[in-house]
Amino acid sequence: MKELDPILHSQLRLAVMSILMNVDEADFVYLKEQTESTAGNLSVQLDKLSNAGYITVTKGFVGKKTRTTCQVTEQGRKAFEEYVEALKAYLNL
Amino acid sequence: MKELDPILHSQLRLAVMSILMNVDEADFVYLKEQTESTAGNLSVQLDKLSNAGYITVTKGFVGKKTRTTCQVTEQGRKAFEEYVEALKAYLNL
DNA sequence: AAAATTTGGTTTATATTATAAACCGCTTTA
DNA sequence: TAAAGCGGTTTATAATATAAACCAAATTTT
Repeated sequence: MKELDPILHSQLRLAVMSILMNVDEADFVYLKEQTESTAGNLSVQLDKLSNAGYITVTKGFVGKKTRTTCQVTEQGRKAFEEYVEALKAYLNL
Repeated sequence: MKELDPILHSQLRLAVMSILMNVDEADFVYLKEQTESTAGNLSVQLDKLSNAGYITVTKGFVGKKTRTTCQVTEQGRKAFEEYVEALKAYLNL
C-alpha cells in the first residue's frame, strides 16, 4: 500500500488544499470561514503547506486592512492529485 | 465540510480497515505483512479500532501457536463507508 | 538437554502533530 | 482617547503515531 503524503493527510490541510484546488485564490478569512477552523490552527497549517511548497501565501492590503491570500502551486496540485490516487486504493474506489 | 472520523483518519488504521472490508477475516501476521507496519504499531492501532467497536479481535490457537484474528464489525463497516463519503467531498470525487 | 533463536505479540517511551489559548499591532468606533 | 474588533502569529498543551524495548512460549541449534 502506498504511503499517504503526511502533509496532506491532515483534516485541515486537506480541506484548505481542496478549496484551493477549485478557486484561483482564497484569503485567510475565507479559508477560516469555510473550514470552520480557529485562526491559530489555520495559521500553523498554512505555514506547513507553504513550507512544503504546496501553496504560496501573499500578504497585501485592501485599503488599510491586511489581506493574506493563498494559492496552490503546481507542486501542490501534483501532490494533491497523487494523494487522491493513493487514497483510492485505501477506500476501494 | 464534514468532520473526518479521527479513528479512521490514520494511515495504518485505514489500511487495516481497508483490508478487513474485503476479506472475511485477517490475522495479525497477515495484516502486518500487508501494511508493512511494525508489530508494536499494529498492536496499538488494532486496540484502538477494537475499542472503538470497529473490529473484533479474537485470540486463538493453530496447533500450539497463538493466532490473533480480526474482523470488521457492522459498526466498523458503517463508519468506513461514512468516512469514504465524507472524504469524497475533500477529494472532489 | 541447555542455550540460542524465532514467533507472535504487548507495553512503554519518544517524537510528531494538531489544536487552542494567549498574545500582538493596527484600525475603527464610542 | 479608551475600548473593542480585525487579522493574524506565537507559544503552550493535549493527543497521536511510531518505534524501541520487552516478554512468554515454541522452535531450532549445538
